[in-house]
Amino acid sequence: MKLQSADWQSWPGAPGFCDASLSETLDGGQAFRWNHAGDHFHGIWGAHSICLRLKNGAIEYAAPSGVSPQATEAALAKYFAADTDFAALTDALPWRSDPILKRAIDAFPGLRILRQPLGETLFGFLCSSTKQIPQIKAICEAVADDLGHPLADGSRALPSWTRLAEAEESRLRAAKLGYRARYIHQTARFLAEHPDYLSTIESAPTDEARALLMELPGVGRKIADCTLLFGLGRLEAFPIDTWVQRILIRAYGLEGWKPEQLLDFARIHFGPAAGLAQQYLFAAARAGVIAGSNGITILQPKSPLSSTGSTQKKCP
DNA sequence: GCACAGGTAGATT
DNA sequence: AATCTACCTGTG
Repeated sequence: MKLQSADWQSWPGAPGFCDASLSETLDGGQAFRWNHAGDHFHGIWGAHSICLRLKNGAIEYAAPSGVSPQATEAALAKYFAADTDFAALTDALPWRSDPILKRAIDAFPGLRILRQPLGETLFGFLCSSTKQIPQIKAICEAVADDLGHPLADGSRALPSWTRLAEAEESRLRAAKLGYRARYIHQTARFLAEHPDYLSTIESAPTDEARALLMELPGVGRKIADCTLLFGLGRLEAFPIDTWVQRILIRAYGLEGWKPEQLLDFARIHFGPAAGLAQQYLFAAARAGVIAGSNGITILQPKSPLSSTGSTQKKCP
């Protein structure tokens, strides 16, 4: 999208961000259609194609010509879940007694959980298994280029599930999806036969919604929880991927705990916004701020539930 | 050449 | 119920 300085508009209702938290919120693995270009980010979701930047601590946006500020700001408000007070939710997390979490929160002040369109959140995470974020983004872009609806500014939206259901699996494989192509294809066919499935999920309680998601081919617990968290704002969902698993095991000392037990720990320790805590920990681990990347730093509480000690030591 | 990457499903023990 | 293993492909 071509930009001129006059295109930038302030966004009065914008949440507070710093460079780290804006970058991590947009391009840290919640969404896969944001790109950093010079001093700004460009993102696509639904039929929106919008640029954002942080200028003197405030968010500014630029939308394609012809889109009204009201429409853009309404789309942004929904996407960023502007009605959710993440500062208050963060303050209610157990960081006062959890130095690992405190370290993560301090590194990414202002981090938020996005509320993305359900269908494309599901799609993005169906592409994600054993892939790194840049590759997931490349897949999404390739699929959008091939099958997506063209937008006014020349970019392309992700295809609808209806459109995906019309595509051959081989065509999806051409977008570097690999074995994930079969999951996408089968899920697309299923959703085509059950037109109300996603909207039913949208209005179902979280446990029920998760069970419905896990009925879909290729959707296990982790992808279901990512979809619930990043697509439906279900902040209690706590996706455990390899990063978060490493953090729980190494930083929280939960060696030998089984997946179900790790989920119990997360629910009890982090509470109703456990998913937000997950995102802080995930961001911090990837940034090397806490243990998880290469085992740089660990804390040593003997008991996971009384981890008030702030002593740190280097990993061998 | 080979291990590994924001997993899942099906088989085997 | 716990533990393998195949599944694609790009990257180091």
